[in-house]
Amino acid sequence: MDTTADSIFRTLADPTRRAIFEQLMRHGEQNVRVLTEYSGISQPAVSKHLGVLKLAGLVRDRPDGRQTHYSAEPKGLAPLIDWMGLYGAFWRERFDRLEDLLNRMDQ
Amino acid sequence: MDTTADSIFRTLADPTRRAIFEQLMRHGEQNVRVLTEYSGISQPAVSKHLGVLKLAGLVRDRPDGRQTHYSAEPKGLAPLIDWMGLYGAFWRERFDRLEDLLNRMDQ
DNA sequence: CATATTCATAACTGTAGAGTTATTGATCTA
DNA sequence: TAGATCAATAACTCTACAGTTATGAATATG
Repeated sequence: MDTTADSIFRTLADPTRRAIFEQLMRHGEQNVRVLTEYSGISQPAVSKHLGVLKLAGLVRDRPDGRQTHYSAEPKGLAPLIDWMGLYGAFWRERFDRLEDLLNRMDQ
Repeated sequence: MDTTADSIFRTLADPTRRAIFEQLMRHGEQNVRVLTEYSGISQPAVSKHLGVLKLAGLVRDRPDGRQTHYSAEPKGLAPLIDWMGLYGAFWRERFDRLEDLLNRMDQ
């Protein structure tokens, strides 16, 4: 499973795939047939998208007889948060320095 | 300018483009020649990436004679934060901190 | 003025990947 | 058991786009 920021970005860059992820986020576990009905694309296309999402750690699957139920994995977004957090720290540091400078000038 | 979540995701999905953005984040304003030297790709390719980043609101340009200086636009990440924020309390706390920081950096 | 530098645009190529249909394996049901 | 349903895979097509080289427009420098 590839859960790097790169994988997350590439996976969520596709609007159809993002829509599937959002659907699972909002409405909980769904099987492939239901997801296909809502997506407006073919079942194999949906299955492929689900495979990519799973590889990126954004969904989990639960096989049950001839059906496969998929659900969102919110924690899968963590690498995205971390990536932004890197720059969060950077901004924080810069801001603190600027603030420090301004405080000195006030005196 | 297209600053939807879709545009941000598509723009940052490319690793070269993300590297350019990170470079600008870490080292501040840079002109095209310098960015080209570090990127390992041709100058026209870099210019094209910068055009895409600019369209997505992630960088700003400052023409100066025959040079064009580019700098990162941290606020451009806001749509990404908004998109993740849709999914509620799970990440709320971390989002709020990031968002607050972004707002402060914007002045 | 002549030459060099810097960046953007045009035109093109090659490839990744999103979609399709066809098919298979597996499981449910009448 | 026979037929129907469900999901995954294979094989294919088509398009978007990341890269290239060539060139032009603008500005700097000698």
